[in-house]
Amino acid sequence: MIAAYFQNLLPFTATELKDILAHFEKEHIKKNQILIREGHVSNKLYFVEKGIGRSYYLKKDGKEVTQWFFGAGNFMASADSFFQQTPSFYYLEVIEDSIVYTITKENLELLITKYRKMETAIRLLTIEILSKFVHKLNAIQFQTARERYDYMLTEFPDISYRAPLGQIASYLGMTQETLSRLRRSELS
Amino acid sequence: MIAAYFQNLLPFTATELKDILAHFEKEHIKKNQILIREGHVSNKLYFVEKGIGRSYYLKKDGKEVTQWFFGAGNFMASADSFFQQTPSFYYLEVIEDSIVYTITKENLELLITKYRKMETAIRLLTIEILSKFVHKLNAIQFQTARERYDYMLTEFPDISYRAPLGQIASYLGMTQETLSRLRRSELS
DNA sequence: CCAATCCTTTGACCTAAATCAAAAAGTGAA
DNA sequence: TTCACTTTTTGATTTAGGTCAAAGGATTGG
Repeated sequence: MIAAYFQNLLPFTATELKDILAHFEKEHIKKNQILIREGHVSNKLYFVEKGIGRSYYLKKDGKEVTQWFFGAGNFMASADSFFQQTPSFYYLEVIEDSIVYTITKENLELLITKYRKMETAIRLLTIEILSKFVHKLNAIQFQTARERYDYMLTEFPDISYRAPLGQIASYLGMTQETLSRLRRSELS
Repeated sequence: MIAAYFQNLLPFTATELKDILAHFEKEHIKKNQILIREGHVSNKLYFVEKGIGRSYYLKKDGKEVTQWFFGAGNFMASADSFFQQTPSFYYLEVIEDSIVYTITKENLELLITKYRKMETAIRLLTIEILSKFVHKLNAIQFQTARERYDYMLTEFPDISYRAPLGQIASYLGMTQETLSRLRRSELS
């Protein structure tokens, strides 16, 4: 799955791919395990093979706000912390028992130095992440609660029914009560 | 100014910088001139030397929604359109008489092929843009109108007083009436 | 299998900000 | 300088969605 992801970004040879994948480690992670905490510098990039990850932060009043969901087949990271090596603004956790592939910053740098194509791949990856964020920003701004939920359903159809309602609500910038009422009216 | 920007991303030599800058063209652009229209594939990356640019899109009801402001000293683009060569979702225009440096996609690719460092620089640039977007998303989501305006004042102190109120309001996801009232209460 | 905890739903009420409307202030071209 | 047009302000009213409170449901570990 991760091999396909790279192939889709750029045509790597089988040998290159094999070497690249050798720098990743497979990990089984239990539900609710936290991968990165706020204030820490993230040293790992994750690829979700199975399960769901999410990033969130705490508001001053202690409430969690989901910033992003990472479904199977996607890279997951506290992007600015990992790539810029700055303290993370977010927590990263998995919300289901998951299987991920991880690579350390050092190993990624090694690969980038070794393969020019790898640098290009990472560049394309960050652009892809960027355009997803932009898409969310547009979907959230100026839209009604109902339209924001529709965006969720099209962008994350599976996660919409597997993540707890409160986490989805905060991702969409609404209260869980509002989302609950929306869902009820959905089935009419 | 553009040279300083690159130097700040990565240490280029004077010769490299000179060659890189030779691939840019200086342009004077009149207020309200549109640089890219919705649906077109953007072929140029801009660096704002003087003036202000902004990106916006039209809602179904025809109202403009400002997506981003680009102050002097920043790169400006319809990022996903330029980097992924897809139809732009946005319009790009300048809201003051401006001076910009432009580079075509082809010339940028040339530079990237020629200088490994250039690819790294562009990678760092996209990460920087990404983290600014993430920052806005957090500032907008779950914040009151007043807090969103405070974000505007810290993120774009100069633009806050040079862009028309309606453009700022839509950037922040509120109506112009609300922003006008906020400003009034500001000066107390 | 049951208690304890967590998650979701429902109801009543309230408030921030939207909408609608119109006046006032600014800007620019002839 | 004036007229037409755009932008901003102000006021009155409405409403989507938030807050508060409590009751149902669903999980989980002992």
